[in-house]
Amino acid sequence: MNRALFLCRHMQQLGTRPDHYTFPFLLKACGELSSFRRGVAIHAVVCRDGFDYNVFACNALLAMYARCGAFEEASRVFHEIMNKGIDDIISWNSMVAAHVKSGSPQLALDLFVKMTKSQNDNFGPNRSDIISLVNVLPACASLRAASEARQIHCHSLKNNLFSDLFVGNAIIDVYAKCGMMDDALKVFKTMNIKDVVTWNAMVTGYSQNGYFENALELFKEMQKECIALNVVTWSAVIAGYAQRGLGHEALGVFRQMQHSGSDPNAVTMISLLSACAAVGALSYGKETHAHALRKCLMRWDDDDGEGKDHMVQNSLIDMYSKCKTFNAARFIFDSIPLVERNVVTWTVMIGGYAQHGDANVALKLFSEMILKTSSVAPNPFTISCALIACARLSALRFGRQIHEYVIRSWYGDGMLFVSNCLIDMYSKCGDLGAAQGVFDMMPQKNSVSWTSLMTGYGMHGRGSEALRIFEEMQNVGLVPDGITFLVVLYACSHSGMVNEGLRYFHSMSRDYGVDAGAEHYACVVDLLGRAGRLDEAQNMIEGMPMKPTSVVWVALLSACRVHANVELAEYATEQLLASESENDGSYTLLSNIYAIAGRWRDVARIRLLMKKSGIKKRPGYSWIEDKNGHAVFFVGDRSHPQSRQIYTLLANLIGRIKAIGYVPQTNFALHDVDDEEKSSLLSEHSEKLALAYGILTSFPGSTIRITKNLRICGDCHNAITFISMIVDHDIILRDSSRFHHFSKGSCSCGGYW
DNA sequence: ATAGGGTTAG
Repeated sequence: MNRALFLCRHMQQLGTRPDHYTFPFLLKACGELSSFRRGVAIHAVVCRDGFDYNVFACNALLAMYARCGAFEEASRVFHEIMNKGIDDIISWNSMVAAHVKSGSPQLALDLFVKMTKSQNDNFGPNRSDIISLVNVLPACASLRAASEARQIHCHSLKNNLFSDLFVGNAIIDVYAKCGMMDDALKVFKTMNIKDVVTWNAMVTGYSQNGYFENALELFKEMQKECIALNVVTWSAVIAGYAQRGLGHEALGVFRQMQHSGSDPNAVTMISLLSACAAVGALSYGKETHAHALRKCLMRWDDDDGEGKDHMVQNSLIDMYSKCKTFNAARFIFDSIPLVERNVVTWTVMIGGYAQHGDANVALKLFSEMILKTSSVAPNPFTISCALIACARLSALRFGRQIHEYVIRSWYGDGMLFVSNCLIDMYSKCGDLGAAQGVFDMMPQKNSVSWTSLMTGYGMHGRGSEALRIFEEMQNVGLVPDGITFLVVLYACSHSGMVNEGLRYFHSMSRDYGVDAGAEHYACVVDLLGRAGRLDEAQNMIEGMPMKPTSVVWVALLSACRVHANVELAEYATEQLLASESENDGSYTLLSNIYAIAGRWRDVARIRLLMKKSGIKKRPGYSWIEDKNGHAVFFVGDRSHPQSRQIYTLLANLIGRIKAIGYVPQTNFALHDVDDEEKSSLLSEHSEKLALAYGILTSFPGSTIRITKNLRICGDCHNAITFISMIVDHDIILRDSSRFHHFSKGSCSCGGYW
């Protein structure tokens, strides 16, 4: 191409001017080189020499600008052609193609309709008319314009254009994208000549409309019929498995592909990485990374554009994050220059930290994205990830700011997803009223919206309201699924609604056809256990149609702690250890149960066992939002600058509640510590410190919100109940299990925790 | 001129 332009300059130097035969070749060269600058120079020569009245030269200019991505210039040339009245079908086709490429399918379709009207049924099976259809059909596909697609299909049959392979393929694709697989199949069957594109369009159509079985069937048929599979076929099947979380199957197909002789490209790498991410297969992910580096597949050559996208890097960041390998993920993220990071680059990194890493880092990156980049704006995915981080951190203030940002933006269909995240964020930050407010304002809701709200009420111990939402949800015609029932059972459990819970449990398979999984049994065991009906809980486990999972035993064990049943706890622990799951909490729970029963020798034995096997108790900590972000407290923590005032206030409070009946329960002393020496520091538990800090730094009458990573300790629960009698604050505490609203001497949990 | 790819919620 460069050589072509060079020859032209040489020709001009020799005194020969290019004419309307030469210009199209020159402009084609510019287009293929994406050389806008040289294209503009040639445009000037075209005008100077009066060739701007020649349709060949003008069409070539239009196509050149479109290929260079200069759509405004392309449009200007098109209008000049129209004004001069020299337009032909090629001009129209080029302009339709330009609109499709510029991401304006509606303009492309409008223009096509205008063109068919001006041509007055003057169509035939010639090359230009075929290209018109093949240009406009993808526009219909991306608009999901089913009726227009059908009209174009009829038009192609009427005008004898349908026998063309390209037209047939494009029609299959448009029907598939509109979700009309029956129509696509009919077209597929009538086509006498098919190629690999025809088959691929069907396979991906089935896969993306949720009929993966059919897709695989066709894929097998392709192999049987000896159709030469290409890289698109393989990548599509790998992606199909990956999207369904079947990473190992995807990797298996990749192995087949390697033996088949077709070469993987960047798209294959992306599909493969998403498969690795779905199953957390770090070693395969690393292997894929190495393969991509070796075969230079980190960027792929797009025939247009600058080739500046980093989709492989984005996928790598996602894969490494989901495998919790943050140094690798962050290294790749940091190695992409700021201006080259697109919205997905930011989103995968933020989402990785939000869901699998340090959520604080996610929020820091989100702020950085807003402040540092003017060209990249967060999309609904980014917002959702940031909200997930806020929910995990109970970062109410940050969450509210994001909500305000959302109100100022326009997310279209993405708003449903964002609103559902807002409901979850507000519930988990302890502001149920705001969650309900978001729900009420939603113009469209799906079952996730309803279950998110129910989960919120459940977490806050407002079970009857959760059940009312459940009934309303069915009244609007939504059908409960397994997750819905899990949430219902959870809500009953945390409100002590044992009989209601059991009723729903029994009716779910009988009346709704939803089979109970092990998680549902765990929830019922929890429900019975909290209420002290331990025998029934045990019977429930014995009657399970499947092998009890570790979650079930943990539920029983927690119940044993609340009701101080040592024998059953020992049995549950035995089962738990036999299930070979990594569970640092089970030893701690058992040692606490021994402690409650005063069996100190057993406590010591468990502690020794933990030390020997290298199991460390997760340290408990609490945090609270303040002016500068949030303050974190560990047991006996004296690192805070206001530490002295905190301890003074705490001692004062404890003195005052002792006077009105508070008695420290020393058997909880072990609960929040990982260090033997500190076990006497009952009064210095992290939640008490956070509360004192909250009282110290907030106005009377305001609500204090505390979050703890583990369950609240029994003594702290008792103490805070008393403290809520003598201070002018409502106290909302979120622990790892639920919310506790302390107010005027009582807690919303009613003992169910 | 047609087919394949990465990020989000209960």
